[in-house]
Amino acid sequence: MYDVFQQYLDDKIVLTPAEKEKIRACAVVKKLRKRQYLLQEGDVWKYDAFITQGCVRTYSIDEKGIEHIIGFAIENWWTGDRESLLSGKPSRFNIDAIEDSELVLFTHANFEMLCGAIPALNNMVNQILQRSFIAQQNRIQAALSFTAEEKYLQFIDKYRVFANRIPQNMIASYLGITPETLSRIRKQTAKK
Amino acid sequence: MYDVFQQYLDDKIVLTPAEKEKIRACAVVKKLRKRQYLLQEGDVWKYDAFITQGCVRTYSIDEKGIEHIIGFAIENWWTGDRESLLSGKPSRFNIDAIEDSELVLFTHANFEMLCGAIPALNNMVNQILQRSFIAQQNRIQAALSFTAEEKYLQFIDKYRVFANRIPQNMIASYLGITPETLSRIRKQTAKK
DNA sequence: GAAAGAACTTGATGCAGATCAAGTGCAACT
DNA sequence: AGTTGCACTTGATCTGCATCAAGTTCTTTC
Repeated sequence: MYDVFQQYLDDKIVLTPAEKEKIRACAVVKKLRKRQYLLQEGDVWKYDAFITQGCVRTYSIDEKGIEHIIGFAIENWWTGDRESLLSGKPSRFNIDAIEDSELVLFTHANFEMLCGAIPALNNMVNQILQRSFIAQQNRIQAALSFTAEEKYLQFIDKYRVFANRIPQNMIASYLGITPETLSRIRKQTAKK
Repeated sequence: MYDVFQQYLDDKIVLTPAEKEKIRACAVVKKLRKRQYLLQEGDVWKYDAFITQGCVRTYSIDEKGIEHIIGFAIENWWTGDRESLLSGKPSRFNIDAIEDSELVLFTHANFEMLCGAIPALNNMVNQILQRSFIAQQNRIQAALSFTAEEKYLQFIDKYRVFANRIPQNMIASYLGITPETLSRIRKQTAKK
């Protein structure tokens, strides 16, 4: 399903046929079964990964063995661990598939090369980073200011696309609350 | 104190005298008194701002009138509201000085122009953004996984430079706890 | 299609941290 | 030097959410 990625690029930037071909030549398509790892804690992450189909989550596991979900990504989003990528250190995170999924992978070295050669691509990547930064800032603000219920309602509102595909216990983890609390919140809010 | 900014640039990238001059020509030095606003909620932020001296905070105010501190910045850091900058919408944040401070301001249009003309500068900016992204991700993880005490200890450890300059009530707000709780945590941990 | 295992719900109980309240100490302004 | 106001502390009480426990239902697997 490289087409999905090609379509994504076409929506964002204009490329010459030669540039398209150059990018395609670096891409590797990868399939993931539900629950399969894309990245395991301790491994070094060296890619740029675009999801063409499906849904993945990034999470850490604390000393008590509890999973904390840092983020979700679905088709037309990027995923990976920037910290490990930049530092070259083993990742503190896991990434695995919530559904059977398909991705397009670039080794980071290749991707850097492509960005160097194709300014439009480089700009696109920077824009994405800017937006991710803003999204994270908003999440921090929500975590500081909101109650469990407010955080859930904001999540549903903002990420309607996710809400039906992702199990509630994972949404709870993402919001920093327990599955029990989320269940009760849903019961409450359904009444209204 | 433009020198501080020049020094910062020299530490990070190599520039020709002509480039240095070009950058300098766009810079505006601005002083802020303690408690003075750099940005007020509702205004549109249009700058890139580098702190040469002092300390500022970025915060929002909720419906109950409670301040939630999103971030701090001291000399040799950048500050501003990327969301307002990119979207052109009024800012939801305030930025004000914790100490008397001095900054170097660029209008974003000028700064973009400089980045377009000077690839090394553009790269530097991207690197900074990458690092901020990673720092935010870690903060989200901490907020999800840690108790109040753990968050405080991690903060002290990670931002020792800040810890002595920033009032405790602001640190508490940054960590998402009350000043009373922070006071008690400090009492506890001092014993050990 | 039976069995095992996730995902979700519901109830009872506990506790970390919030809230409310009443100070003390200290720096800034007149 | 006195006053105002902010930063910080300490104690008493309250509460939102976690934890523990025991089900029910839905999904995967062989």
